[in-house]
Amino acid sequence: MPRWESDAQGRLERAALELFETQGFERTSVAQIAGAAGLKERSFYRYFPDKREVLFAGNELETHLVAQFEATDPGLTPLEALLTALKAAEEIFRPREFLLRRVRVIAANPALAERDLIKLADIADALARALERRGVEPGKARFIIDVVLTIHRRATSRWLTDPDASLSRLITQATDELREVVTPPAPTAR
Amino acid sequence: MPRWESDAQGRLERAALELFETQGFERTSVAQIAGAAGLKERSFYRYFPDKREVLFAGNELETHLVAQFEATDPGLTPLEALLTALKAAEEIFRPREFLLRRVRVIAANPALAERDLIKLADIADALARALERRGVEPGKARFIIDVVLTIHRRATSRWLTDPDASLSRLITQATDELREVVTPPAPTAR
DNA sequence: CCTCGTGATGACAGCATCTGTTGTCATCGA
DNA sequence: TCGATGACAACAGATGCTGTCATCACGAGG
Repeated sequence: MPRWESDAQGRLERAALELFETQGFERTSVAQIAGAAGLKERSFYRYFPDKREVLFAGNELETHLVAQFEATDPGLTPLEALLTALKAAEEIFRPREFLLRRVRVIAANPALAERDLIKLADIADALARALERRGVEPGKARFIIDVVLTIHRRATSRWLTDPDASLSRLITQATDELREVVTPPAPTAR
Repeated sequence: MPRWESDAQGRLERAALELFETQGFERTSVAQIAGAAGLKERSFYRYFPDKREVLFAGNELETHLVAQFEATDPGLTPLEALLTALKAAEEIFRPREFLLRRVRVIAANPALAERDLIKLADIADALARALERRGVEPGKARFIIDVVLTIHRRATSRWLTDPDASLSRLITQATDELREVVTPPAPTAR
């Protein structure tokens, strides 16, 4: 019989999400989160470096994306390879219900939105480094990553409001749309 | 003779940049910044809502970009209009020397990098709203903004290392590059 | 010349975040 | 059985940020 309940980190994460939902991020103290998880404030900081990270712990998405990318055919265009990796990452998204709650809480709190942006930037950096490992020049790598993230955002934004569409299909659709936006208007067309 | 030196805000900003450069963001306290500017800690918070904002005060860039955009020919493609606005904003960049110091300090401190990202996101939101005012559907507006920011980042990144190139020229160059990246490889190739 | 409002600042008190350090007590392995 | 380790509590302290009230110069109006 263990001396302490197991999965302290998981309890902290669930308690935090719950509290942030009901009373807001700013109005819930770390001591309160810890208390709800049966721990003391000091223990919270053993699992998370700061209060926000309780919603951002884990690198699964980043490592998964990089791994998927490295597994693609090196003969592909960087853009093609990255889009393939993105499509293959659809399943990583944890229980949709949990994900939506999390997104709402983050969107409602500027401090959390800030952290969210930097996490995305970290993923972008990791992917850019992966591109460089395939011989793409650094500046260009970052550029291609930005293109991919633009496509990805367009696709997931649609996916959030229309869960039935497959992410893979939405990605190719967004790619076509990008091509269209960037193509100089044909003088005759429309 | 005024009771207080003038431009308290400017003194705080300069003192903060100086201190962040020499001893880092985390290791300089608000009281220290205020002291260096001849004020007390409490006065610092009368000018800036928090410690980071001392490097981000002011919306000139955002308002300038939106204004430039609204001034463009409504007959233009959204993308064309935005790129035009971007090119017209080159002059807004304050003394290059100051700008570079600021960029370095921000890049060296995760907390400041976070704030920087959210400021960019704010500009993106403002531009997206401006696009919507021209009748672009919200999701598409955000998409186009992302495209423009991708181009802009590619251009300014080159501009930082090669100050002599005109930003305007770099922007059209990046646009061409984007078109190239997105264009599907000719079916005959490979 | 006096008074009174206004605006900028100081002084103080207080809560919350985050960190360093030390003590306690099960559990595990030799 | 005993020492090491891991998981947590307890405590102290620096710093970020906020609310509130006092202070003092300045300028407008009487």
